[in-house]
Amino acid sequence: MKQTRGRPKACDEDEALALAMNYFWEHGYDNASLDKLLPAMGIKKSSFYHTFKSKEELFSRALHLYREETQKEFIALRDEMGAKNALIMIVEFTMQELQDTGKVKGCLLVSSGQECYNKYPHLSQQVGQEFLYFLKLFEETIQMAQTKGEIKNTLVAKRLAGRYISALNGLLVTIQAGAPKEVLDDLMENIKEILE
Amino acid sequence: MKQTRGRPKACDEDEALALAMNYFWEHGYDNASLDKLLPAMGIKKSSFYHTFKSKEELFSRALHLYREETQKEFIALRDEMGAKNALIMIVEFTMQELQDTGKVKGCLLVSSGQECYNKYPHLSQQVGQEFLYFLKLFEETIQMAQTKGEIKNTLVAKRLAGRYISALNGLLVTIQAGAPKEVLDDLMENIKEILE
DNA sequence: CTATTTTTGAACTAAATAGTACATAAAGCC
DNA sequence: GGCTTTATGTACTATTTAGTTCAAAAATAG
Repeated sequence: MKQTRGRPKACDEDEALALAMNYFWEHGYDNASLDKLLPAMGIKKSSFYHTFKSKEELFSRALHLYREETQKEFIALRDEMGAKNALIMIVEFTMQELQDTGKVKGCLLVSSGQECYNKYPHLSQQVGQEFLYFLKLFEETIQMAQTKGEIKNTLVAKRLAGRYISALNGLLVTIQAGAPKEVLDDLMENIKEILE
Repeated sequence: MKQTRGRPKACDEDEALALAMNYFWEHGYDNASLDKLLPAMGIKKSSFYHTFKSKEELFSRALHLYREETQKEFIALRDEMGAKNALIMIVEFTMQELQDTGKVKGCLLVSSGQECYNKYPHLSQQVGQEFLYFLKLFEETIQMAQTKGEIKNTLVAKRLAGRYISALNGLLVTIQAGAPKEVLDDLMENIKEILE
């Protein structure tokens, strides 16, 4: 990278953004105050406002990064273990996380969708857009699984994708509402049935 | 009611609580600042702190009231139109609300579950308790519908109740994530299939 | 070396937050 | 009527919030 004039940046913008994304993911948007967020990002306030325009702008970029990264990871998983298995793996990772840590981070888009719904129309709109990419990715994945015969259900892939993603969101919300384990185990089984 | 000594209350505690519950339902807990909440409740700050211990205590009572009221309304609906129809009606009310207002208020317990999950462990725990009452109510309702033959599915009512409530939550979250109408319509159909 | 450009550190600001203090108002009791 | 008790209105407080200001630091260009 070409070195320009002026004092060189001490902070790595991409790294700071990635750290912010993780902090938002764990704590939500409003609950991630700058006083807590900045130490987590490893930068000081002046550098922050010099690099990012505002907290809202940072969050917007974090949402975008989250979508890109998560999709990249999912595609890697799909390449590795096949379409249907990858879809099932998402559910199993979630249940494993719950068992290991007693909580789930869930999906940044889903929790942001809830948090921004009444308060930040602009962010809420962006959540909607990013969400469509997940729908498309899952549709494409289910299509692959149907073609390979991994999924027998002949319902059009788009509809199955909607059902899958909604069942996944339902599971996450039901976990966070504090439902007992037996209910959650049944929901997991139910999601797998969508993919039969 | 017996009049005690001292200046009589100008505000009706039950009414103020009901108004608070509705405001929380529409705006969430954190987003309902006292400065906005108090006018909505129709009382002044001094009366508020005299009547309710704190904002958290008020919210806790609002959660409780929400559960009681919502269940009462559901049971009335069930008495009026039968178990299965009442379960379907919840979904249709939601879709109608979306069509009429462009938004959904959703379920106070579900959104509070999300909001309190990382921030207010005590409230989060209460959400979990109240949530169990809904599970039980739906289980009982599905049991009724099975007995009457309205629901043919022989899966044990408790499991169907979990699936129903999770599908409902999935629908709400998917709405708030901004999914397109065709996806939502299919989810509605999917919920009805659970009750076949 | 000096001027210019960009980044950073520390202190500050304005607004919003939940909650308090205290005097005053309005009732019953004797 | 005066004393006690309870409710209310006004003003205040301490903390937290996102965001700004401005001088000092650190690099390059000439």
